[in-house]
Amino acid sequence: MKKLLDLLSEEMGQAFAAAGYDSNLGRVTISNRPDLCEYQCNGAMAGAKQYKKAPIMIANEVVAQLAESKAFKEAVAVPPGFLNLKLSEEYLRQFLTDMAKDEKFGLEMPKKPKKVIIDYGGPNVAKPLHVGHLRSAIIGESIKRIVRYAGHDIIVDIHLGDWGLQMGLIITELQERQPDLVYFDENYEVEYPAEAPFTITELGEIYPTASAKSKEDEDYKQRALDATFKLQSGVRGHRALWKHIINISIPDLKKNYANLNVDFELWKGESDVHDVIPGMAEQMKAEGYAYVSEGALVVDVKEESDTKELPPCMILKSDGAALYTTTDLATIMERVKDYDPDLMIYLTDKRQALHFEQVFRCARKTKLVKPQTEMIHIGFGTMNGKDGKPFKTREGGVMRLETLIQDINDEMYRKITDNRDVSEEEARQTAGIVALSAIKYGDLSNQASKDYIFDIDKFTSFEGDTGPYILYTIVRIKSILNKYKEQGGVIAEDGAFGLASSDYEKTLMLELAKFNAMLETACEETAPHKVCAYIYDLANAFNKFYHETKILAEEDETKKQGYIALLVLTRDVLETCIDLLGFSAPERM
RNA sequence: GUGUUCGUAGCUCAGCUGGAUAGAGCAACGGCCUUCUAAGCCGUGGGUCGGGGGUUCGAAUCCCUUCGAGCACACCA
Repeated sequence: MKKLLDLLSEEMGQAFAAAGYDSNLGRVTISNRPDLCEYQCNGAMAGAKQYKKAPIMIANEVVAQLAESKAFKEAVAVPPGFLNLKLSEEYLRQFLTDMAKDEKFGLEMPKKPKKVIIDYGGPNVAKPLHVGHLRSAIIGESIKRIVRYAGHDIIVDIHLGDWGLQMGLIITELQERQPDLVYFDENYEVEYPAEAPFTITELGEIYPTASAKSKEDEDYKQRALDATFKLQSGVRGHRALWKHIINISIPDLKKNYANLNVDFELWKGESDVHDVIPGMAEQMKAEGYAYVSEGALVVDVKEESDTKELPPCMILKSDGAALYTTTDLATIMERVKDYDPDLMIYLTDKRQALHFEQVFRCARKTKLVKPQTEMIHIGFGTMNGKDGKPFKTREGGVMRLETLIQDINDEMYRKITDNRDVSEEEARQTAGIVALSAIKYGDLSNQASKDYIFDIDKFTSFEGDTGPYILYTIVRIKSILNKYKEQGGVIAEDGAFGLASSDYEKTLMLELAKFNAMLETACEETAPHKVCAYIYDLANAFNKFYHETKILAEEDETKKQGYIALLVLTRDVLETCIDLLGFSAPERM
């Protein structure tokens, strides 16, 4: 189904053509002066120079051609040459009727769906999730849902950090604490114990300790590097310990992500490409892309047109070990082999922008990917505290994600039980749903690339432009529809939309009609915040309409049916959108 | 130093493929609940869109310049 603005632009283009002007001038946009009109076209001014004519004259000639228009009930030329337009109520009614019948509310499916791989989450095993992981999970999950809804074939890989120095650090710290473990006994030849010599809680504390020590103690760091090397070269005891770390961590990660309503198809990690790295490096060398520089194997990724210095892409360190870059390249190679994607999306902190530029260029240069394969990096900003500095707990430490979510849940629970009389169970459940909407909407409504202030007070107070406001609107609609059914009303399959009879009603209808265009843009630009902005406008339009209109008390049955159809569509669009953002609405709140 | 992102109301942010009077939310102040959920609605005050120059009939938006802030710049991830 075509977008409303395209339909209107076509009609306007025909009017321009009929008046003897270029039809491309007929581009119709949403009015920025809603007090004057609903839509506008500035083509007369744009064409003034080309036709050496006063814009107002062109505008007048175009207006004359629109006399018979079905789409516009009003078209006026205003100096210096604006075309101010109002949509016909009948045209709008028809548009919404078609939209409501369509499974995707008028969103056109791509002729050739893309195969997309998205890489987000990226948690490290053995490190508890902290607030820094929140954005990746929230934004990534939403982009996945949006791209999938738009009709593309998308696969998600969590891309675990389960290899490299961090694992060496953990093993080193374990050895420090429990030097007598059989895993460190080189003469131990029988099978290792099935039970891990640590718990998830200990694990969560071991890494920060080890990391801190390695920064102060050169000898300790050396041992960690050594342990990393042993792990990567396949020393039995180290591998066995590593396996324990993975086995303990993954269920914990799954649980935490499930709480956020986030899930992944693939749980691959950096370790999965370990075996293909030597071959990849050899090939890059053999094909003449990679050479040894200062002892390390590198690939130049500078280009003629560069205005900046771009360091070469390092494939192997001088000690022969792999790096972050190496695993990312090998992962690209494997993904191409396994899935042959058209597009690969990476979602990480924006500080990694240079890294991905190097990786992408290197992958292209060494022909790991086909020339037409797209690779994009979406870098998101830092989550800062109210002081504008990276978010910390009151004590100054890194806040665990679980703690943060629990705090917000508790605050929501307190508010819910303050306001209404509800059962403990329902209150807890609702609190969870509302809290998630607060966290996710709070994040997604900001542009991903910008840093944003994570203000707990703001998020738990849910007035204004917040997730709970959106949920509240949905709950209101559901409540009215339920009452309607209780009164014996039947909600028709194909809603019988009416002609807008008030400004509030028309504004709501116009807002609904924007859905397909909005979603197309949000998908193209991988911009969940556009969905947020849209549902905020839609919820606003609905609440205004609600306050001005007695819905169930309406005596004119046809009119009432029209209202009901409008409510149903508003609810469906809102619920579809919040699902794309990764949260849901309760029945009551 | 090089590159990069950004600077819009007291605070947090939209708007940026150029259009008319720059918008929200929070905070402040004032209204609206015997009537479909007041987590809502209506209203008031609040701005040299960092500064300067340019392109244009028209600039928060494009270009140049300048000031300020964040971030990144081969053997961490």
